[in-house]
Amino acid sequence: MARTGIPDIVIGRLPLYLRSLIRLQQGGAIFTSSYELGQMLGISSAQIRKDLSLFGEFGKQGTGYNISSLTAELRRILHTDHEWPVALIGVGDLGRALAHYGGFVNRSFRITHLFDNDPAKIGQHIDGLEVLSVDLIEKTIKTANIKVAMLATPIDEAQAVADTLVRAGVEAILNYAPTVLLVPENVHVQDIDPVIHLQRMVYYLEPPA
Amino acid sequence: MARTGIPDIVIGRLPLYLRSLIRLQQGGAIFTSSYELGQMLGISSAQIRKDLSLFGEFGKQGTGYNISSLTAELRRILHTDHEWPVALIGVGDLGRALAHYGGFVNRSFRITHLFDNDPAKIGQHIDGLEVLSVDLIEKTIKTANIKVAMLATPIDEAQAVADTLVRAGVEAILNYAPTVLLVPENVHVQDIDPVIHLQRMVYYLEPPA
DNA sequence: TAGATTGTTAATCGATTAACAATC
DNA sequence: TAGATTGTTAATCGATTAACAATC
Repeated sequence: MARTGIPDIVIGRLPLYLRSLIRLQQGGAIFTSSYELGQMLGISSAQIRKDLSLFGEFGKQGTGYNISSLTAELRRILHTDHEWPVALIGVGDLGRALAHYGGFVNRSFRITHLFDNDPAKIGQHIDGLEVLSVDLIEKTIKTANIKVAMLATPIDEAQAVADTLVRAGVEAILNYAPTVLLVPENVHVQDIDPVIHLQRMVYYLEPPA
Repeated sequence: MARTGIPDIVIGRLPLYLRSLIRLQQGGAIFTSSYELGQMLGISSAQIRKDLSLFGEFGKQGTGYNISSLTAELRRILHTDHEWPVALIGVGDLGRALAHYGGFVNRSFRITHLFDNDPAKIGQHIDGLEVLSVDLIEKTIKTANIKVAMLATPIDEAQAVADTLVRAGVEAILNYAPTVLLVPENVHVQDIDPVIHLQRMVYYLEPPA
């Protein structure tokens, strides 16, 4: 099973490897090397080889890695070798942008359910999906056996929605609210807060006059 | 100056400390401790004290940290003690959502310029800002002395836009295109790709039937 | 005062890199 | 074959934690 024992920091790099491999494949390449991947990503070739070696021996000396088979291996490892249905909670501007975003489908995710608490939005259709009341989250997500959710509500509602998602059986939450969610330890959370990234960068900049 | 010598991983935590401090302040607290901050963020108290100690002595034994003065110190350290103007390139769904997002202003950033390459969008107004042609990026950004940009174009245009931004003097790019941008080493890039985060989480999930 | 909490040191832990035999 | 590149080991490097004297 090997869901354990692999450092999380390594898991965090695998999707980047996958993204680069797909890019190389689109360029028509058949083989690549740890050196080439490293150049693309700004990572040392040794690290890439070491990361991959935790899962198996996927390369050939002298030749490198067959792109399509390494792609398949990484998809299998990451559990992205099939499509995950995703619930999106909050269809404000950001939620709508996510609902319209075409980049999920060919990368193993598909938004299948939309929820909001605004009566003016409930019942609307966005790209063919009806916006459902947040009151239906628990029942709907349980029935559909959804494990992955994106949370794009205002900050004040985020924790309560997260609690509901957890009760519904969701185990992975992509959190766009700029707050720390408290969840049981079997539930995974990743945060996306653009301001955090901006603040981190301007540390290195000269403050303007 | 101390722009160097501090590990980047520490810099990455400072915005989180800042966000938690502001939350505590909104709750009416005056003092906090490394223990309390750590509990909020899932970080050890020792790490927080160590991180802060790289910049000075901000606490008092027995009492902890004065929230408003530590907030001020962190803002000063991060260069978020004034507002940074930000250029946004690409006003598709995501770009529009970012333009409408109210969370930048009270956190030291303000979108001041919008650019797109679609003639149908150029000249439109979004929240009072006119969408300008990408042809004007270099001149406009130089004149306005903008150092921070958010890149929300399609993937195929991202590198060319990044090159233009760099020529215009931009030194920090928040990149929403799912690709690695090649930039000079004085230019900082942070990537936001929701799929990367999702893929990283589902590794830990049981693949559904 | 007694209790609480800092800032800092030293120890521990974990991640990255360099190097190279194996081999395609 | 000769050249290239893997997988892996050991060394290095860096980050985290535990512990505690200092002191508010």
